[in-house]
Amino acid sequence: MNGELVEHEPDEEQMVYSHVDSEGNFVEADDVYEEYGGADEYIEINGQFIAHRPQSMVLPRNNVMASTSQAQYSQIPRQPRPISLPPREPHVFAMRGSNMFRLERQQGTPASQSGSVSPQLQQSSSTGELLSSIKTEPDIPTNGYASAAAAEFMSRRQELYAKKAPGNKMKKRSLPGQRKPCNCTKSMCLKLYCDCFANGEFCRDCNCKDCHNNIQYEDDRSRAIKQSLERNPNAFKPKIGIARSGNTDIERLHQKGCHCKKSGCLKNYCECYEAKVPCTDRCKCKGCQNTEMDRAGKYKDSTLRGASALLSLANAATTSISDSRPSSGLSNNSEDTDERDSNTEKNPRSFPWFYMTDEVVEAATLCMVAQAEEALSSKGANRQTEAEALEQMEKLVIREFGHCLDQIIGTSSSKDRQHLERAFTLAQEALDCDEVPVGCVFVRNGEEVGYGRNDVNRTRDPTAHAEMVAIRRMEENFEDVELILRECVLYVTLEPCVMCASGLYQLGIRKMIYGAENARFGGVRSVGNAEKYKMKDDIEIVSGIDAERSIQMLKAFYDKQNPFAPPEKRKIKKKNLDDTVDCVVADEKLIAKFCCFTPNSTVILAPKTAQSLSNALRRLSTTNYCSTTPSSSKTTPSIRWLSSGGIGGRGAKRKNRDAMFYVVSIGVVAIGLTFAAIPAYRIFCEQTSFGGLTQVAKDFEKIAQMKKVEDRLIRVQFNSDVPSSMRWEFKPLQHEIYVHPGETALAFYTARNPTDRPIVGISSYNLTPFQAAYYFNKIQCFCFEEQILNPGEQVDLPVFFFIDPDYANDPALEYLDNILLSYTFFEAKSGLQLPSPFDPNNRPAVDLGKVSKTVKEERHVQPMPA
DNA sequence: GAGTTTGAAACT
DNA sequence: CAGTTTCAAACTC
Repeated sequence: MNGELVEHEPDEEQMVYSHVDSEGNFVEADDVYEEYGGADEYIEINGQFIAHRPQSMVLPRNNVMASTSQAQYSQIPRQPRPISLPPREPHVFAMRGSNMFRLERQQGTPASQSGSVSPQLQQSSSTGELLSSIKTEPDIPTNGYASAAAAEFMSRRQELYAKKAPGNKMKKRSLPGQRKPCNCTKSMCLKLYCDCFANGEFCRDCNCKDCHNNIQYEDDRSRAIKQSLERNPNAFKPKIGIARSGNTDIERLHQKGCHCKKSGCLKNYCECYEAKVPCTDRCKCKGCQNTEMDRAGKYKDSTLRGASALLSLANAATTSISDSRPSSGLSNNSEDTDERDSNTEKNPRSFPWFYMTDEVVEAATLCMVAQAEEALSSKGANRQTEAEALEQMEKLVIREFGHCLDQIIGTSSSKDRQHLERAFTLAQEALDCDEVPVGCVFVRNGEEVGYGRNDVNRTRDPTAHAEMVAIRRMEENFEDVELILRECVLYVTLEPCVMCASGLYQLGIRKMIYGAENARFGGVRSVGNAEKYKMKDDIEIVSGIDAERSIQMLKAFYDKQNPFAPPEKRKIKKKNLDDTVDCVVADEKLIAKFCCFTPNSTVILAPKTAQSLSNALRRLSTTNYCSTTPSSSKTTPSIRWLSSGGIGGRGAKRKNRDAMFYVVSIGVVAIGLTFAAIPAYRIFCEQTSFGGLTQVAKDFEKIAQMKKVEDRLIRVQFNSDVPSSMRWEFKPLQHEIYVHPGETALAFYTARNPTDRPIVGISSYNLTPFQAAYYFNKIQCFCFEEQILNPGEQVDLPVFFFIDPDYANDPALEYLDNILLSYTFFEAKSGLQLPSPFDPNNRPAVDLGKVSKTVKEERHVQPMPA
């Protein structure tokens, strides 16, 4: 049994730290769950309803990402509907410490096609034995369930719900655990009357008429959402929230309260009753009989309630089997010291995770039932009293529970450990090759089907990340990679970046287990998540496994410095320069990159200018006036120009030199200004947002800490354009996004090159109104660099942005809640030389209106490259 | 399945 | 905020 379990206090350990809020605090999983939609299935145990989570615990961990696009509205909380039957689909359960949660629907349903045991379990001898012991009727088809009885039960349920009413058009009904179809007739499913709409979902398989709650009516839906939010900003928040009673008990209560008049709050008309929560003083109901006292009376005989029951069971199980403790799950360190244990306990994020499919849960349950039956049957033989027999039975059941958990935990962790170790080996290989150390493996049914490590530097391919390399390798080996990926688990040492994560979501990866989080570029949780990519089907995500090891590898890489890293972009500070220095010509790269002014009026010039200046000075100067000194840079010498004392010399000859010197200086400054003009203008525009240029966000710490302004919701619309000469198809993937100031958002454009030649595109952008551009910050954008598209290639181009919280404080923007972001893609042509305006052949004729055809034809214009 | 009851949402 | 209307779910037969 796992060590952590033994030491848990049931009442204190009801919380699972699975989320970090905007202030960096851990938030209880239940809190988070309610915040993001609440459970929509509940299991009743002794009158207490335990959330049975059909959705993933894959929740946005970092409030850095929390925008509210249309797609995300579809993820907005749903009203809980208590359903007492277990779901049909197999699910993955996760255990963290003493808490057990269902994580999410496992894609691909019954894992086993041939018998009662999932392939994962078949590989486990111990669990296999466990299952074989309960497989009592091997000849009866079990359809993937652990027992024939379970299969039969499920089958009957299906029949029951699929029963068609004779002579009538069958109305679509929901299976327990599934979303309920709506029956709206008049609201077009665009009002909160419609449950689908209220739950933030599209209507699917509903009985509604003239439904507009679907992708075809995206605009209408978007308007309706906005309208609902204007009316009530909490319209899409869950009605049933969490309140604490004392230190331990967690209760769900209706936030707004009901207003029932006739039902006595004892029918499902009452929202409180329907949600199985007592009415509170927030309710305005009349003749209410749904008070806490009423409910307590109903369940007065219960000794164990709710989550406490489960936790007590789990803890009892741990204490009954205290002698077998596997090493801490996925931990790399086999020597688990006491100190480590105590730390682990203090930091719930470091708890190991374990996984159970529905089949395993079912099997474990049946094992416990078998134990109970055995205990009862032995009652007579041992001549026990009723109480003694029950006590004995309880002990045996609990012990069996512990055994089951022990076997499951031991098995799943060692497998995961093995695959992750392989990923780290690949990462080490990358590190040895001077690549960013990231490695990954794709595992299907316990077998490695793909592997990869970062190969960016060698291939000069910025997309050659470990995951992409692995997928490309898989494409060579398998015909239908997408099909395989849907059944794959990815083990990777570092959180996949936005690109890889987005791709993996698109390809339908089933599960990801990764080491360190990638706070700046991580596309799984750090800066992106499934919702952001408009992915409705959650995938299972486990992070922070061997994070420290992953980080150490990255540190090792950056410590030895990346030989392929681009040139230093930071401005070089003047060091040890004489006060008398007027002008410094620095190295070429710096000049090329930063043609701008430094605080002391030091002019940094373009390389050719610098060379000219250097030559001129050589011609002019004597050793008294100019000297060359070795630069701090090893590659390019800089020239130090001494002015003090040397200039303003002695005699006519020196005066002439001075005059020439000043003339040259003015010329140099003028040329410098010319070179500096374009970047300076750009810097000016960026700083002032003149012309709608937006800001580029670089202070990631500030972004992580900024707080969103709840009472302002800004509509950001997206526009795209391509000139007629550019043959790309370029458009935004969403027309608009609603975002609060201080909240990050991710939008996508899509570009396709339908031609049969590669085209390099470069985009320009513009934001209107200009005043808003000052507050519009791009964290990452495809416009930052050129994009190349091969023939027929299509890519999604991300824009990751946020609106500065100060937007809400700007009086000029008080009534401005609409922003339009426009992009235009131009074709970038290397080697293209624009016609020189100084070439007499290119000068227009005097009368512009009467330019002769011959003159036009004779103009010397460089042909455009094909 | 048709009709009725109910209370939340929407509207005035 | 209160009263009325609209709406879809819950309920009854």
